[in-house]
Amino acid sequence: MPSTARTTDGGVTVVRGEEEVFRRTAHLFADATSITCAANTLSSWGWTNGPRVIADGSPHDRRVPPRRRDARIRKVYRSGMLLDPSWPQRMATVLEHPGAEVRISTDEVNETIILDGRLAILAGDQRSGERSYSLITRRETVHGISALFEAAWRSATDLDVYDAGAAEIRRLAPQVLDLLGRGVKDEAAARELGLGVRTYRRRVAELMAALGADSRFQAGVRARELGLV
Amino acid sequence: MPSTARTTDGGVTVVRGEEEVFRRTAHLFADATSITCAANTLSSWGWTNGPRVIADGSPHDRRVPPRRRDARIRKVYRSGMLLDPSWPQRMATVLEHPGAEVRISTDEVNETIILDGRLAILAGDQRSGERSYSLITRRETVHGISALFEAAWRSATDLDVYDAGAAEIRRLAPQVLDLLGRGVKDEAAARELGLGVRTYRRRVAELMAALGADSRFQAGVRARELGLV
DNA sequence: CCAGCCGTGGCAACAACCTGCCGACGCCGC
DNA sequence: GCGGCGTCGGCAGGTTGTTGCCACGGCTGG
Repeated sequence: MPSTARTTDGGVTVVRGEEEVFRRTAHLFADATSITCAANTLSSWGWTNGPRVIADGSPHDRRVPPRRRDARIRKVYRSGMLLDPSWPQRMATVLEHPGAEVRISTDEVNETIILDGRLAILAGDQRSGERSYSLITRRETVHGISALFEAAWRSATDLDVYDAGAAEIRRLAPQVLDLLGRGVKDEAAARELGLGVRTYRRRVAELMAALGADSRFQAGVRARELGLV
Repeated sequence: MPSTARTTDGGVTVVRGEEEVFRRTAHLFADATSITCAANTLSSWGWTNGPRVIADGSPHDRRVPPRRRDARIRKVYRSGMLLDPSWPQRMATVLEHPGAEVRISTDEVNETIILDGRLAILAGDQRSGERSYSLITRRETVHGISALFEAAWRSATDLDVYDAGAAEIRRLAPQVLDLLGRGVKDEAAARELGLGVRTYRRRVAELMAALGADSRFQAGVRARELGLV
């Protein structure tokens, strides 16, 4: 068995590493008329959004797969991602495409790509370095996954709407996260930022909302997951 | 320039990826009489503690470098690591060596290895996948690093001492972390575990102590760093 | 059996955190 | 200017988290 393909049966192929996913599916992106995509972190599906940044000298340079200009592209991102400093740049790349729609979800989304309702790619867990991915072509399964995606899509809010309210928090997020991460008490943290305690807490609350967290502990976990601390 | 070595000047070599560190230094472990090591996570310096577990089929199998049996081995670990389920197994491997001493630090420690006071290996940040490492041979620098390590060593507590108090919390840690990570309130969490609220909070406090965290947010970050959630 | 030890969990006091409310201030657009 | 709008931050009242204290019960070695 080659080391890249792990399992194949009933229209489901499990592979390890996103490079392998890229190799196997890049050609399908070319004439897909509908691409839907859900991601929890900025680095997910990196190769779908432009040339991947690789340490110099690496032989793994890849480019975004070609796409029909009339393709309908829909993406759902987890809200916390807006807090990442490189988010605006990323969005610029995504929105280059004419028909791209982006929505933001407060809940966690399973990392997914669906092409034309015919192929679904599900990200699995990360073991021994490389993440596993399921490539699914079985029609019934793909339909089921599409339905789940549609539900997530409906419950997510449009980027423009969401973005409007999140400008201020984004400016302060790095500092607030730093202070929280250092275990600084609200009192001191507010002073350090030259804010009132009330406002500082407001910022923290907004942050938690953006991270979809119910408690500060959870916020810590999420922030770390997203690499914000 | 080969893609592995990044910088070389004044007795400092910066390389990327622990495999490269292994290749360059494995022979030095063989006749070192003093090995000191500080680690923040269980996966750090994985190759120094036995064959690395790699996905089947990978060509990267490596073995622990041979060592003199009379070598003095000292290791400092961050306390949170004891919470990892695979900690006991890992310790077994480490303690196989006759003169191994292990201490636990509450504070964060910079990941470091020092061989015989002649070579220091410092882990750097993680960029584009592979972590960077500095291999330092310049005598003055290594001495300075040794001094820092000695300070950390003195302030750390012996494993046996530390371990004695941490038996109970280790049993519950996974469940408590899960509850905290789900944002469950203490009240409900205690009920779910069949504990009094007071005791649950005690567990959380112990957990935070083990993680060296001052706030729950910080604990969340640390827990995530250590891959406990 | 008893004394000592330890984990438990209720109570309480306090610190920290969360939020609704509202007045103050600055910034427009009219 | 002036009314609307939005942000700020104090205050208050509530919830949640943190800790010391102590009584209770189980266990153990004498």
